[in-house]
Amino acid sequence: MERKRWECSALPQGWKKEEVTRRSGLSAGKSDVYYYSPSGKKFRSKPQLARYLGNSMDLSTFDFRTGKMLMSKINKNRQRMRYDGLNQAKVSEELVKTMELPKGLQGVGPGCTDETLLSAIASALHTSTMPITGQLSAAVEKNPGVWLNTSQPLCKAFMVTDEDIRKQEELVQQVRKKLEEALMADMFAHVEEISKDGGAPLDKDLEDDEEDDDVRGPEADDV
DNA sequence: GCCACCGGTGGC
DNA sequence: GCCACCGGTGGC
Repeated sequence: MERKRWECSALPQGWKKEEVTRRSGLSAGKSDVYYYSPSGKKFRSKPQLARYLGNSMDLSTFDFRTGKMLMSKINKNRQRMRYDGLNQAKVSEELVKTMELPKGLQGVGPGCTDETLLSAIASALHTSTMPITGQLSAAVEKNPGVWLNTSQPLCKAFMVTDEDIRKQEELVQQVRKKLEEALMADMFAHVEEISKDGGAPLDKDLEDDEEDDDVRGPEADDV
């Protein structure tokens, strides 16, 4: 029990964890944990690791000492989750707002709004690998209890037109842009966090890092 | 000059 | 009181 180094499964391929037991002094018997990047750079704390990995990996549940993702840490993430939740809510809210359902898509049954129709279809997409065709029987309108096809959402049978497809492509472009904006906002929030709890922005670890300072997000023409 | 190693302490 | 994090330095 002195100096062990092995692959760390919680980190990307090639990352190694090392545990070194102190042999002398007041802290003899205690151990230090280090990580080595695939390129061999040594890391001795979680903040240092997080700075290096940036947004490429979520370390919020990562336990530096054990080298594992801890389930118990998930709740500690409320601040971060709430923030992400805000952005997600913002994006999906806008998505629903601009979500104009194709004319050919109509609900079945009483009190069927666009919103319930949308969630019925979304649900069907997630619970079945079958194509979504809607309720093929016209009789379902008259007597839903008898003629309902339970594997299909509560909407009339429909066709997808070229126009529908074109509109959908356009929508995807728009939503991608919204998502990009949300991710950028998140990134800036992170940069702020780092400069807040990291003290002086130019501390030793930053100087040591040989990374280039490319912190640009996705390019405009990537989206 | 580097870095392995232990000390010191702030935050919990 | 513990321990994660990082400072500092002795040995090379």
